[in-house]
Amino acid sequence: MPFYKAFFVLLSNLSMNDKQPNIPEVFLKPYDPAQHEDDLYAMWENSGFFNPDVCVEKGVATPDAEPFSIVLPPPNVTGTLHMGHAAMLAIEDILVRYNRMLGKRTLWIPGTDSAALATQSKVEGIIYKQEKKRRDEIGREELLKRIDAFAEDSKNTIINQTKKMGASMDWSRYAFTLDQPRYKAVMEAFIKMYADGLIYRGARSVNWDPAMQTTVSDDEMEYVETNSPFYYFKYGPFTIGTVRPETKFGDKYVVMHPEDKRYAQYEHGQQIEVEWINGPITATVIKDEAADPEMGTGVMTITPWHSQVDFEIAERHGLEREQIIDERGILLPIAGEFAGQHIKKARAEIILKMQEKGLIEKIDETNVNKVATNSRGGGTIEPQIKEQWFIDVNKEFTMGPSEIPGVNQGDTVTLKTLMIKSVENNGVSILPERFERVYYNWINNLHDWCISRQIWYGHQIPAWFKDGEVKVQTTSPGEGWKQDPDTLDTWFSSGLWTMSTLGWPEQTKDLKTYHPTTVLETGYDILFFWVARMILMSTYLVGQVPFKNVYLHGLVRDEKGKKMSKSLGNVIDPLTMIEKFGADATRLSLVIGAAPGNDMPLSESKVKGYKNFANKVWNISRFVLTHTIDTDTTLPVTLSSRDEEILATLKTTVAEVSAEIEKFNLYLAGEKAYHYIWGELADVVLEESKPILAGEDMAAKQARQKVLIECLTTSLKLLHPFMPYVTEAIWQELPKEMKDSEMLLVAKWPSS
RNA sequence: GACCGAUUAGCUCAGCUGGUAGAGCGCUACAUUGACAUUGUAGAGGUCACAGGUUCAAGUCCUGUAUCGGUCACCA
Repeated sequence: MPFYKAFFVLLSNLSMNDKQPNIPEVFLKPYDPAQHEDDLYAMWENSGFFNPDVCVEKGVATPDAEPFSIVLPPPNVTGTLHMGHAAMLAIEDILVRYNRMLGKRTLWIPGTDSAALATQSKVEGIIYKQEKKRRDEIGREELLKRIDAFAEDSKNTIINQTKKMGASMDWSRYAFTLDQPRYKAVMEAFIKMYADGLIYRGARSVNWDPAMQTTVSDDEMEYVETNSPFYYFKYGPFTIGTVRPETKFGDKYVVMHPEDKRYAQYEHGQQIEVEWINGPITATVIKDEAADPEMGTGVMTITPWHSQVDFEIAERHGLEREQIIDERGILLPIAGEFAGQHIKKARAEIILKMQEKGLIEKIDETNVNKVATNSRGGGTIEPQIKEQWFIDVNKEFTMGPSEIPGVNQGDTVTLKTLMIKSVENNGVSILPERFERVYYNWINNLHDWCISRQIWYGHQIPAWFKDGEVKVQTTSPGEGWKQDPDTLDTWFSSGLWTMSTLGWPEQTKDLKTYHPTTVLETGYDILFFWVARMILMSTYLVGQVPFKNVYLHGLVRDEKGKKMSKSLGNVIDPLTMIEKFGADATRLSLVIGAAPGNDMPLSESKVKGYKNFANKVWNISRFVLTHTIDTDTTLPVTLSSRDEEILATLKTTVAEVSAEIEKFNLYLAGEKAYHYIWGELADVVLEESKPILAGEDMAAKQARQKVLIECLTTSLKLLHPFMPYVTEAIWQELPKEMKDSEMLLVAKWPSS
């Protein structure tokens, strides 16, 4: 502390002590979040009130009170808290604290996610760095042990950081996507879907990551703009273009649009001899609408094994397909003299050879395309045809018992129709509404979901093979059966999250009480990954929507609206903000000015501003206490018309704040509470009360004291969901007769 | 290419179903040992992207244009 500041603190302490010997000493200094937050959290946690069962037991909620439930979007177990998490926690905690204060049986379930692919690759990376060993050399069992240890180790980091934000979650119900109850749910779901024919195994074109040796789902792909030369090759009478000459060895089909007049002379199925990379081959003409006449020359050759689109063309016409590149990115014998080379090295040599053979017409060096990469930290995606497990989203089946609006038992449905109808009929409402259209759009373009992953960390697929036979069950069918080594896509288990955290497949009391959950709050970036998958799983497995409301928050950006990134150096760390300005200020700055679905600009000065507000509330409390502490507030008083007016304004504010929270307009609710407290209570009411409190009219003074106490306690309640720490810290210092509950955490939300 | 947004004060953004523009930060002036040196009071600053239309009345509804952004698909 700078000298002059210490001087002022000393000075004010002296004068204060003289003037107000009776108010709690803690108020004599500015509010210091660091001094209170951890203790308050411990107090709350130890009280047990985060658990709705305890609230019922202790009479804070009635046994038949309306339930309110949220499951936490589980952060990665190996991650650390970032501003996105902080925003999510702030929003959810506001909803939870508000509803708890309303007396609902309020449950917020915490958990962490294994983030299978990301975690395994992280640990593999560490091991390789330290021991120069790859996963095959370590072995499945040992690697899993190491990953588990790593996850267990870092688990507490994210949990403790979550607590720092003041999140009032029921830790007794903590769930991990790979723990035993969740394992049961995953097995049950897989086996049921397989029995119903919704899960199948088949050879399909999949996104293969040669670096991490696994498939990844469509959604996990990230397209990176890359400069890739575009080559025009002579292919018999045609000119074909490609950025990937290394896949072209086996191309023996030449495809053009059936309506393309330039190629009207060629007939579908016609065979042509062409000179190609490793000598002459017989090409077959295929007419297919997938060929875009506008693109290049309008003619292409196809490589079904290494391209999704080509695979589909090959399927349509029953064409042969051949593997050119192996799982590690090495060229196979079909590449002739290039066999055994890695594709990255081979490309240049292939081009050289084709140049010598005069097969190159031209090269466009400036071409830019988007290269598919694995967003989970892997490499460039190489499509391959592989035996994988899929969820069929278009297969019709007969609906079982259903509580989904617009879907009845016995209806013929598909997973797609279930996903659409849940939202269409408002079983699930998405906020902001515009995302409903985005959601439909996505579902209408949805392909079967590839759910198998060639990694070890995750739920191993309960399928067993022997002599070409397949059995789906959790335990070995007997001698000689080998379990599928693959694991399930992490979103498969995440899709079950609302149910599995509540005990499904057991018919638990939690499941009956809290499912469907009330709200799912998450970032709009995982609407498809996760939100859609939960709707799929829940509607199909239990005939219920997983949640009634979806609240999508935006991305936290810097003050200029730029994405926070390490390379830009504009990352604001929530823990640093908590340390500097307190959790309350951090929360408020993430909520006010952040409409659902909109990105949230954040700057340090904004957080700082709300720290000032916390201190303002602190000082308001000091003022009110100073002037009321020695008064018997139980005495009856007669309110002046101005007193009545002050209370009426307070009530209006309560009504407005409540209404905005109910509508999930937290940014408006927070702002209204803020403006009332600072602009009205502090600037107007307190100021005008000074002469009354100092005056001779005892009746007027006592009436105003009572009004001020009412304003203070109600304001603390209003603000509690937004700024739980400072409000509770003040509450704890209030004399007993001023409050209706020992803890503000479970005080009754004011009526309006 | 399809879809979804955005365009309002110097900056970042609110403004719900149409009724003479709001917040925070910043800026200016003044005040201040005051509950609050983390404060208060007052103030400057906007033809609400542009062009049409509906209406007694349009940031607000409709049509179009421009610019910016996002998502998805394609990229042979």
